[in-house]
Amino acid sequence: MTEITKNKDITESSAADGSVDFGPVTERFVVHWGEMGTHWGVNRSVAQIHALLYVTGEQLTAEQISQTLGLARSNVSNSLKELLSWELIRRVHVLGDRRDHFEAEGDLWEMLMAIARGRKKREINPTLEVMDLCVEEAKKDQSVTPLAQERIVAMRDFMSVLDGWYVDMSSVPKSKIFAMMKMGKTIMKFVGAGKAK
Amino acid sequence: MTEITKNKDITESSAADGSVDFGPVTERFVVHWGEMGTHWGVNRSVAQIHALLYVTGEQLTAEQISQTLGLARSNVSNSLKELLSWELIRRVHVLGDRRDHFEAEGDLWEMLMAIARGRKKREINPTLEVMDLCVEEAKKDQSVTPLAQERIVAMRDFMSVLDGWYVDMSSVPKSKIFAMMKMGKTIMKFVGAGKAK
DNA sequence: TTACCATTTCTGTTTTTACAGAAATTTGAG
DNA sequence: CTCAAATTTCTGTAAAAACAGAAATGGTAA
Repeated sequence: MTEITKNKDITESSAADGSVDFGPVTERFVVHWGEMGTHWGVNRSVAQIHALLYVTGEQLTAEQISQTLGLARSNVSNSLKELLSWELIRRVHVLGDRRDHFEAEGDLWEMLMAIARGRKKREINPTLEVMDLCVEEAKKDQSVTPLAQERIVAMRDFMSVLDGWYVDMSSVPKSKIFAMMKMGKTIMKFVGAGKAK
Repeated sequence: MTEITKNKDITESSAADGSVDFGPVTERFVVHWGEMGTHWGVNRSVAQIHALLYVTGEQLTAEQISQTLGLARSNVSNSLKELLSWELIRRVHVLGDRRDHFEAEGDLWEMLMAIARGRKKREINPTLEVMDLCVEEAKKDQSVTPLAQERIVAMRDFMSVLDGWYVDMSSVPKSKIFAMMKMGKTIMKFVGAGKAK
């Protein structure tokens, strides 16, 4: 038990124990990413591991990750499972090594889309179902005031529109999306529609 | 785990204690919204209070909210402060009543924009700063591998593009945004750019 | 100015979540 | 098939967040 209490000093060059090269810059990146995670409902370990795999671009074993970030091996195992389920990392095999290695998706657009897919599946779709159900029930239930009913319907419809837009856009190739974004509001010249409100 | 063990039974009509009309539909809406909050880094009380104010559309006092949702008065006070800081609710005054009343932003687009503004200010902007700093340091630091350097730069640039796009779009009127979304991928006909990948 | 009602701030408790370490299981080389 | 390495699952603990109730502050009306 020679380890320091937490997150042991990771600002060191790679050592014989299998931990990974880790300068102050990389550390800052990883730590900040972990911090961000907590503000978006992602736990710190998961976010840090993802950041480490992304920023190094290397194929690491669970053990290496555990050593590098100072996390328990079991914690790393569960976090990797989580990241795999989001399709944010891949399992890869290295010739002559029995252990699993992991690498992060390197394309940031793919990464963003993976997150969007995951959020939609886990949270948006179930919420849409609940909204539909609420709309259904609200019609029958006399105790729901007209205003409340109106607002529930508005929420359901609003979410449907956003969701539909996402579904449409998710099949458009990255390059076109970027081209559109670079255009900024110029793209709005092409939509005839309304003026204000 | 049948849940609903807490939050005392709120499926009752308004009572003399000042709590608010609250049918099973409204309850479901509020409870689900609270649950969603926890998955997005928003605490349950805050999300529930926001949902209650939105769905009823009424102007409620802190006391009423406290009674209706079964939360401590102090908790409600802090949660309202949080919601005010996000500009998701407003303080309003009712003639002849000394107490503060609160109402939610009813326009869902405005609500979404308020959330976007808040997230940008609290999380995106600081993250962009850290990314810039990392890019800066990475150039000087020899221990940062070329690949790591490349990835840090890519992340910074990617976030800048998304952020810039948001800034552009945030000044476009709601109706135009909706018109564009309704067009779906048809809008992409207008961008010349690339083919794939 | 006083007295009271409303609100906020503070402090301690409860609940939840994250995490470590041990035990169990799986996997694959020989 | 056997054994050991690797991984996952399980269980208890530690850390963090949410929350309640009490105390303090602020603000308004008489």
